[in-house]
Amino acid sequence: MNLKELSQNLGLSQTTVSRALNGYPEVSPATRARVEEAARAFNYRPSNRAKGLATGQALAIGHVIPVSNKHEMVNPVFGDFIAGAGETYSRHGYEMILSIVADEDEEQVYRGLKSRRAVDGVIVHGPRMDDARIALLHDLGLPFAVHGRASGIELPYTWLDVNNRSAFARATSFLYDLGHRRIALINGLEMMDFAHRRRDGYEHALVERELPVDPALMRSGEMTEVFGYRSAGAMLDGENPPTAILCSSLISALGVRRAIEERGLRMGRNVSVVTHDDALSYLQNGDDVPIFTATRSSVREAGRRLAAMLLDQIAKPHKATQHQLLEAELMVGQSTGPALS
Amino acid sequence: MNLKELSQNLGLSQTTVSRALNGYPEVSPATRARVEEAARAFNYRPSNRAKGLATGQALAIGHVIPVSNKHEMVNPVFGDFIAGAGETYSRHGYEMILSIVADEDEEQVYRGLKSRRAVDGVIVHGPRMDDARIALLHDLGLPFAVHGRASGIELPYTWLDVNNRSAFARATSFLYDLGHRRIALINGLEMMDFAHRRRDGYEHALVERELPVDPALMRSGEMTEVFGYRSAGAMLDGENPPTAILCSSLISALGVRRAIEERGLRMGRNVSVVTHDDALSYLQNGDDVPIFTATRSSVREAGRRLAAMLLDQIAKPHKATQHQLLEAELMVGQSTGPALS
DNA sequence: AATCATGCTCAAAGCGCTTTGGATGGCAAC
DNA sequence: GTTGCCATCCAAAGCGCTTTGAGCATGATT
Repeated sequence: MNLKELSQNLGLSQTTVSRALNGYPEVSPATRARVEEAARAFNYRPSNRAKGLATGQALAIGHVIPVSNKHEMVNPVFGDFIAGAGETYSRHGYEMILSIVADEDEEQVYRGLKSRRAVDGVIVHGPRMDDARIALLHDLGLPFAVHGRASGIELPYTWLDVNNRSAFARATSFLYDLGHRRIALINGLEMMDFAHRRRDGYEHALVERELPVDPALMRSGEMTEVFGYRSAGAMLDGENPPTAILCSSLISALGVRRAIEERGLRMGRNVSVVTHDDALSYLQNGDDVPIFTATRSSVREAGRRLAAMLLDQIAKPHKATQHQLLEAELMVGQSTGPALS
Repeated sequence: MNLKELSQNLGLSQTTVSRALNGYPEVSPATRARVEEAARAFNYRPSNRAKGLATGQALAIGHVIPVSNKHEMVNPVFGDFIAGAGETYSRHGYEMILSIVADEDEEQVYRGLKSRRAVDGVIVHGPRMDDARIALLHDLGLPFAVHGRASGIELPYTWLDVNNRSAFARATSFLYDLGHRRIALINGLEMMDFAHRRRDGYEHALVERELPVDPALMRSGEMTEVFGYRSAGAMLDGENPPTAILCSSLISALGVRRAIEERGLRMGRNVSVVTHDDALSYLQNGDDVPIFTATRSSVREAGRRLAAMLLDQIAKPHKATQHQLLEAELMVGQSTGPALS
């Protein structure tokens, strides 16, 4: 069923039917009701494609997911973020189109999205330090919003980020206050902006308390379980091991716990652990009492909000860029305790 | 830059340019080269929308992701599956469009996808027992392929599945052969077809070895870490606890391990664990030596293949439906050992 | 020299929608 | 009885592409 058929069926012109359906005023209430009724009866829905051609809009938002080509790793955070964004899109009649792409092909994908007029805007995932994508999108004139920020970029752009710096500074201070003096950091890849900021917060808190910044207590890598396990294991086996570990992801934290317990130590007693927790739906940090003390911020909520910000920007192109900085909650769980003396 | 401008630029008609770009034979090699060169220079890409209108194709595949509305849980498997499917799509010039949808709205989403002519086909995720979606898509005449199968459905349809039944039967036998006689099953929601099949394999193996099927040793629920933890904890605390546990997901298995170790027991010694492992990129089961003995099958590879099957079916509508049954590998890790007598 | 393929190119229609710029008719006001 | 003004409705153009059905050289064949 298309517009033509529907309008013939009703004995009206396509114009009138289109207007009735799109809420234009120059249609009598009676006619509008009749049209709406018929549309429902025939299960008519305008073709997105044709509508887009006619209006110049795509009614779609692109998400370009970079896949680290080294480990083919898809950021586990991504599923929940997408779920949040999807809620916003479907409420606004937008489609979400996804491109999974190896790092090195990203630029081509953005250009393609633009020149094929496939989307009205894009969400940038996993911004890196000095991320080149921002300037690229700027130049292309493709509206975009960034999940995170990119240090070193001067251009204005719309973003939503967790206050990683303050979260990790607070976590470090929290451990300090419990008496810990050797606090390790198991971080994400430091080319990623969020990892950089977390490290920054961590170091800042150490320096503020006149603790040394010890490279032997810092690791960075892709945040898998195994990475957490290995990093923690190596540090615990080293001379002068840490009494507390700050970890950038709940998944790595599971590996950290494995390393701790494998050594006959108890997490929360011999070694304290604080982790960041993205509140992923399938990986809850315990229920009533959290397993891990954690800096917590829902990535799903982030998806909802950032999508809304992007749609808003598309609707009002001349509005200034928007920013949201979410503070993570510091939730105390069973994985931390006073430093043993 | 659009076709019209490009062809004017070249002093050719739109027809010729279009044909040159789409590889039709009736264009001289010289002209074709010239056209291709210009297209590259101007970074011209045909508008998907217009192309779709003209050809009647959408050049897009829909993925409808059901989100259990109870727990807002997004299946963690989904990210890797999508990544695999995305590889196939981008190789074939298809777009992937994603709809995140609460269970009860699913039917409307499929109908909408069809009537808006937004996609050429869809992938069905997470089939349930007697899944109504299959009949619906059949009736709608929308090509589709199922990741998994739906018991109780008679209609022919294209699917790709892991042989869950045989995998769990083998895992059960493996534990039996190690001397275990009380083997528990921590399974996914049994409305999900895969969970049903796994249970079937498990029970079948038990019966074959004349072991009782004990409901006290069987749990089913959404496969979170906490679910594994609680289920294992409850069973281990019960009278006559299991000596081995079969688990439906690596994430739940992490919870199982937590429950085991929290009780001062050692996994692989006091309690053996076998889990299914979807080979998720961010949750590798150890590296050289697997942490968990596992039935393993890459969900990313499944995504790649199923997408290819769907595209093939769209290209050849009259071909019979296709099926692929993947056998899981049984990989021995550190989590299993002989039953203590 | 007339005819016929062959190879290359083009104008125009059509895909399903929105939107512009009228047309039509009824009714109140003069 | 005009005029003017709403309130409704419509025909047709246009969005950017593909594709049908022809047209025009060119060189080969009779």
